[in-house]
Amino acid sequence: MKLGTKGRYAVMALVDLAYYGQGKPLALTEIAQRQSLPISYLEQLFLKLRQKGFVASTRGHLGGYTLAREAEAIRISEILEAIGEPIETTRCDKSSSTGCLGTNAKCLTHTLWAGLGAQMHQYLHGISLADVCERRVV
Amino acid sequence: MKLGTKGRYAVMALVDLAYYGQGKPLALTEIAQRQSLPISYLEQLFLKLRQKGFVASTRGHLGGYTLAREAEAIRISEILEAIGEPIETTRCDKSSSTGCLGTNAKCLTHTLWAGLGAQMHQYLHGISLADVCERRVV
DNA sequence: GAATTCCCGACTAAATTAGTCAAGTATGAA
DNA sequence: TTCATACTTGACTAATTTAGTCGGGAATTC
Repeated sequence: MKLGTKGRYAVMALVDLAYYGQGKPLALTEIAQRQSLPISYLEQLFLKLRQKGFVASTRGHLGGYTLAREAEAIRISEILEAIGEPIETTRCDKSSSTGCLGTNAKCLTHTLWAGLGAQMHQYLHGISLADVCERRVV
Repeated sequence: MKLGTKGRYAVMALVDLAYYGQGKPLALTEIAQRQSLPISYLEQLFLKLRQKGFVASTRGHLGGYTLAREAEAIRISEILEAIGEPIETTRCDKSSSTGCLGTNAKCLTHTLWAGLGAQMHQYLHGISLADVCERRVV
């Protein structure tokens, strides 16, 4: 049960962008250097983040990325989902009527895992980019 | 951020053992069949569970495994740790004084991930095998 | 027109996962 | 005793995922 670099880097970079970029575009190279992240990897991540509407890009000299939404309105859970690092605690919830629903003894654990997932999602949904920047995280 | 089969299977098997085995040894083949789990994989897991003192084994005919502790006293978090599926949300907490502690702007996200890990651990520590068996999980 | 920066797809080495397989040891029942 | 059952253990492996790299292109500004 570990958090991969994709999700970690994406959040680090967006926090950096919210923290240091005040309306003005920040170049990816700058973010990458400050956070010690591989730039070509970051490019991949920001491609998705732009397509999903989290950031906007400016090309050319003095270009870079800006937040497309208010930092207060971006939840950590959204970022992880957008980047392709979803929270998967169960395996049998393929929305088919067949398969376990935690109703029989065989799948007593279903509700356990579902509860864990809900717990995680609730936590990450309750925290915004702005919260992280302003150290309002417990 | 996904839960692997190791942790899932281990908990499923222990719940089965607590649920169906009333003091008497349950053979691994029986558990494996009921839960549709690969038996040779379960063997690996029970090796660790025995070494860590969660189950006791009886060899030979009519042998099998029994819980070595009360089902009320076994926390889900312990099982995951014993089996080698720990909760890892951070990467820079190698207990060295060097490295990030969430104190500088570079690692603003540290407390975020640490908080997530704490949240997960708290949830899984608050639930025992007996809770799962008796459907006391929210 | 040159430098900078984003854009995008293809590729890959290494690690992890999710097991299998084979050979043994201990025990109880017939 | 002998046989079937069941745990014990280590070695091995195919497939997937992770964590990136690489190369070329397109837009923008100085």
